[in-house]
Amino acid sequence: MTQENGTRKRRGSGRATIHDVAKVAGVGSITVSRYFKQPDTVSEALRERIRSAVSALNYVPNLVAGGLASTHGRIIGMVIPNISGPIFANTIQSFSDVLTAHGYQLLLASSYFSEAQEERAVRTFLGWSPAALAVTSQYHSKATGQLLASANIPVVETWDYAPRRKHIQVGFSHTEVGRQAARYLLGKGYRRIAFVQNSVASDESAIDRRDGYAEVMREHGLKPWMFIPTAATPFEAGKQAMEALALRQRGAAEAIIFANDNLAASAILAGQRAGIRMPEQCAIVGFGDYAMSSMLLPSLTTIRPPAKEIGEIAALRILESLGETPLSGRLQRLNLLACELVERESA
Amino acid sequence: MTQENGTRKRRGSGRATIHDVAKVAGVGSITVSRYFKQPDTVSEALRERIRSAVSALNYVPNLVAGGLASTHGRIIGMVIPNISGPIFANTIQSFSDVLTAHGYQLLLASSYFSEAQEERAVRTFLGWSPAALAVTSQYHSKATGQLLASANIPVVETWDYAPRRKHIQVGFSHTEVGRQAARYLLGKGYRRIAFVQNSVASDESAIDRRDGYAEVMREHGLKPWMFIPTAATPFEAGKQAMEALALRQRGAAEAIIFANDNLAASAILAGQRAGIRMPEQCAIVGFGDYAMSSMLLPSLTTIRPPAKEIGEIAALRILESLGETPLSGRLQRLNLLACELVERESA
DNA sequence: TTGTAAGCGTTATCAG
DNA sequence: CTGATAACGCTTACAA
Repeated sequence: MTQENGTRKRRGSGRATIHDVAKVAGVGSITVSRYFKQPDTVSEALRERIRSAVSALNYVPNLVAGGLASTHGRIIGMVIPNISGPIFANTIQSFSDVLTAHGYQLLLASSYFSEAQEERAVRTFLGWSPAALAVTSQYHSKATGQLLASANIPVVETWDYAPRRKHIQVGFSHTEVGRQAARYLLGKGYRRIAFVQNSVASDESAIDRRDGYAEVMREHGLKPWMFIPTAATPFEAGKQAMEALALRQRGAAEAIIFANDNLAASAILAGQRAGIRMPEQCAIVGFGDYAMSSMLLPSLTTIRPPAKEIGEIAALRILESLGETPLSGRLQRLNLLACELVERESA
Repeated sequence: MTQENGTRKRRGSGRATIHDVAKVAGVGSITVSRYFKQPDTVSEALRERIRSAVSALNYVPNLVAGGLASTHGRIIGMVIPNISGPIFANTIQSFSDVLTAHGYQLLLASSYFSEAQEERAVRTFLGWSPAALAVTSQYHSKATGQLLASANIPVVETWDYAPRRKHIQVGFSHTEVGRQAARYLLGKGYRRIAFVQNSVASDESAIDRRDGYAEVMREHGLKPWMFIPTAATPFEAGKQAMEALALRQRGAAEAIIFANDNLAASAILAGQRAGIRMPEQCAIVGFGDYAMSSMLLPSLTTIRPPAKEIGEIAALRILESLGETPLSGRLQRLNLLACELVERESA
């Protein structure tokens, strides 16, 4: 590679380095480094010279080199079941926004509720010497657990909250969500209440919700009634559940709790088509409060997870662990958040 | 820092390095490097020894160091207006999935349709020596343009397609989308057709859609009728547009094209509440085909952008530019994609 | 307040 | 097929 000055370089990106800036500014390169990291420790005179050199050369600090030298880069990895689902995007967004404001960058990967994929993602992230890691839920493969434990960096588990975990947790109790839904329906007088599980079997958190439901049912002397759809898509699965539970001749469900709003929404559409009056004939409760949920007919009563808050607080907790002083003043907030039951027409 | 073997190290992460592996395996470190990069060039005997050393030490290659040494890391940055919106998530997801399958990692930042934020994100990304960069739309600040031009790496502009751009483009013509909607409604016999702009004024692509609409209207000797909501939220804006355009006593709109499905959906809800029969009294066309759109009453006729394909093809184009051999066989696909008009009940 | 020297953990280069 | 050596661009440690 031939450079502008005519010399040859064997390697290098061709971009201006901190040394180039230092040379132009007539200072040592470490002073340029300080100019960026701790401007206060550099005299105003030098600062000015460095400033102009930086803009003359259009210098962009090489964060890779910086990360290597300091052994802790400003990258934070996040593994999330999926990006495009309506649930997690808000968490990613707020997580990323808070981190970006503090000069950290988000490295993202999705697991699709697969422990193997999660493990692969965590392993790769670790190769980037991240400053911290965020994962979803408390359920990981054994290897992932070891990886996280030996990483020696802050780890946050989001979207869940369980006692006695060694990592920081920011989320809520899925079991409690299941209880909440069941209690709500029982309070309304329903007794024949069914629970429809997620068509994605490896969604462990959905199983926790189911368990909370079952617990409350038993407390009330009622038998839990679980339905596991066999259909592949949530859309088909919701319809299937509706046909099996609400459209039967005898002993139809008076109320159904769905593992998520996707299932509930397709159930409402199926019910509508079949002429079922909701909630009179069959009440419906979902989980997630997706954007569509308020627009259905009947609008969907559902439990709203604090998705945005989770991302925000998770980021703040990480920043604290990293010794940063977060800009936002919301530090008092707890890590265990509550879900709000949004009462609409369907139940 | 005191290490396990009792020696002291001044720096370092404490994790096993390639040298540790080499020592345990009894080979040179460069051979370990080759074991990972080009296994074929290492003899089976050494491969076996390295393999066991790697697992014994639980070695994870340090990608930061690798990126520095090779001057092109395996990171790819993407700037997208927002993560949590229903539109872009699918693009991010498929983009990330393809890249991950090829050993690249996605670094994500959102611009919120702000050129300043986009510029900041691009600048930071460049500091990570990314292998490539993806941005949204053809509209950038001047500085961003220079940054991208001088980056010397593949740059993809997504979600747009315009002639004579220097970067790779993967997307569709927003102007054509505007034309498509207008022609569809004109073909149905509507004449008093209005266009409702995005409440986010800096959404340049939405302005292109409007221009396409206006162009077709003029071709048909009709006067374009633009409405700019003043309300801050899309929900309010859609309602406001409906009141201004469809609920007026005289000269109400026969059909309305909305800049996106969020606006259209809230318009449908407002219309429903006001007792407007859609499409008889007023037809509605959206853009985006969000998940909710098929569930509205009436279900929303809208134009579906190929979000997932955009991410996928953008990733494939980048891999090609990088000299990788993409796993998927979809290389024949064009970069200029079509949007499908999804005909439902509202128009 | 500023500078010098020595890494950080990997890969490109060149030599065997 | 294997290895020694010198970068990559920055920051830590120490010195002035």
